[in-house]
Amino acid sequence: MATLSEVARLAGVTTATVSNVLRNPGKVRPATVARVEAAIAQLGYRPNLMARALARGKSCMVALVLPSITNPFYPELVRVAERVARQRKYFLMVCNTDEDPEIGHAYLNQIAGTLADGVLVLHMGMATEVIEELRGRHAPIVLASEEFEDFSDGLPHVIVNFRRAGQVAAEHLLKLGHRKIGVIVGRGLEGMQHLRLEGFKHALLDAGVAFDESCVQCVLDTVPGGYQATSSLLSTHPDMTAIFATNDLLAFGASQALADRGIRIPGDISLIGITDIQLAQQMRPALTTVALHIQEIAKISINLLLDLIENPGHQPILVRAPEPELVVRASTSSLRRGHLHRG
Amino acid sequence: MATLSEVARLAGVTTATVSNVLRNPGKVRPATVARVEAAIAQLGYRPNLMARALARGKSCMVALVLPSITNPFYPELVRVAERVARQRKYFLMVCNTDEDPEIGHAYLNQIAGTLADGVLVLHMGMATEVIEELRGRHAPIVLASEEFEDFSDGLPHVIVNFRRAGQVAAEHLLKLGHRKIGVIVGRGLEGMQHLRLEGFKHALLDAGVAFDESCVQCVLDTVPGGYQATSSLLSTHPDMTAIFATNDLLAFGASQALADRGIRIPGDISLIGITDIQLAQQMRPALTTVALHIQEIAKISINLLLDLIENPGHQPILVRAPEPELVVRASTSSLRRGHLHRG
DNA sequence: TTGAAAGCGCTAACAT
DNA sequence: ATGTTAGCGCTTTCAA
Repeated sequence: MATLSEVARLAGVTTATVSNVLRNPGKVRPATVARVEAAIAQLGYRPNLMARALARGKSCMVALVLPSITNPFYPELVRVAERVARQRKYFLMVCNTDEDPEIGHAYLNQIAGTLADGVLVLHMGMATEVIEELRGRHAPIVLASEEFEDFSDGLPHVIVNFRRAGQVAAEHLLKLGHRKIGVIVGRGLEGMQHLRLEGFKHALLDAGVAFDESCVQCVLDTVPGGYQATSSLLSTHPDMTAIFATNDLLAFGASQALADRGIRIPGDISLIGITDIQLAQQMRPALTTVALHIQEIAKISINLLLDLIENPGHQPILVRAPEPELVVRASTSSLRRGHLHRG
Repeated sequence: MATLSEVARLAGVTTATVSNVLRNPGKVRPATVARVEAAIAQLGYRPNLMARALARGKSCMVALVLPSITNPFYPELVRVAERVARQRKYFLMVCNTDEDPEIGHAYLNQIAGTLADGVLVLHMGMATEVIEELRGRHAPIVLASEEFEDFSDGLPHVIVNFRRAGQVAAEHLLKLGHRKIGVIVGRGLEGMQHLRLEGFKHALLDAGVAFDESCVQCVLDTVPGGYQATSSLLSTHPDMTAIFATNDLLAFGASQALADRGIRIPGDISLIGITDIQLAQQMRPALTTVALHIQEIAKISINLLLDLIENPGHQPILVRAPEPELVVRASTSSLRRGHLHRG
């Protein structure tokens, strides 16, 4: 692998000139530029990004730490974040923790400030001790999509109004006349999606509808999780007329469980999720859900991080993602009088 | 951010000793180790991975370049590859090209050998000129899951027998009695999945069944692609009794198109895919498919790459992934005499 | 067992 | 417009 000085020697100039040709071509005489470029081409030279990063004190690399790469929410977000990063001349390094706090911690510890200029942490349900440790680090860290609301003196943060999302879902079902609603709440290893549940409960209370805790199933935030939760709900609450899942992935699992029992959606049971991943519109029946606007979250988060990297000193900052929005599709319908239930 | 020399100063030793404490603690007197470790803790020192990489000529980072992060095949593969990489003390940097050859080329050019110790390139349908350019690079590059069979003097390569996968799918449908089969072939911007199609054709010819080119729809390798292709096939070939999709994602789209028209699977039309992504078993009816063994491909590919990095000089190497395997689920059934077709 | 010193490949003043 | 020089933070012989 050719180096800068080899190029310089071949072109009969010094490394400084070659470096200038690479980044400030205007400052170099055209004839010299040509000679240097010829040498670069001849040697197949490409700058060593490690050396450049060391010298400049900037790697132009940002890390994106997320809990589960196979949960489609994250790839959809990664795609947008990477595009924005690329446009702003940064590499995006995706770090999957597989829901393991140890791994997440290790990534943060090893990478932040030493390999990456900044880190975007998604939905990790970080423990407060970790937050404490992260503060005062040199490298900017942005948290996004966390399932809590206590932002006191924390890190820069992109806030998603999960509580509101749960509320919107509940209001939709209530409006359709549903009262007996099964609830499936997702959780990772670092905690459950309780804000969405609280928003849901809140809307019920507001409407004067009693909330039955026994209607809540808390399961891993996966398709099989949704499937199992639905099976349980069907046996314990055969009279429910709707299911609220805190995540589209769970709702997808629920729809399979219902399909396997010949229960029709929404004829027998209405189904609503949260997030609006691509799968939601691809399911049949297409899923009514509360959109979190994944692309917007991605753009806002990565831009905040890059802004902080390029213009430090303003931390911490809170930014709000767009409000969750109801997307009505085919999986919910109004509870008709005489709603017939399968035995 | 504390540096090595600050730690050394605080501990009253030189940087060499601190470095030794970090990587060869056996070579340092316990009392010194303790002093150094105290200094490290006190300063919150963490090694700068950029500097280390420069000094050692090794970044312990590998890049994984893939065409479409939102295609679930890749996240499933990434997850395993990252786990293996982590166990072998490497960071995995995921680079999504969004099917853009330019972006893929840029990644390879910028990263291989300058940031990453090696690159694993998935399914990019690389043009031969790119391959040529890549050969003779210092950094190892492994190609996996490419949709071609011409491996003459190329790069290290993990071979997936796509041709065989197509053949297995065809044999299954033929055995069930199907003769009029619609075919949906996926493509990215860099080419179509023609090996799978050829394997399929081959099996038909072997069985003495004529192959009708007009039954082939070539579309983007996405859920909507499968949906559209199916709609077309239904209008041009209303008498088909089965659909073969070269990818589970397309099959999923097909199943939605059929569902929207009230066409039952497999009662009216049987459906088979290739890959066996998680979605295949989660669909209803669950999808009969030809498993490519994603996890195995991931393990083999990343291990080959890391082996090459740690033990260079053996390139090129060809490794075969496990043979594709039929997974029978609920989306295919035998063509009964008097198979009734919707009008 | 520890220290001294050179160097990884590049950048960025500063000097010419 | 180009050259000189001093690092960036770490590793690694080689000496002591």
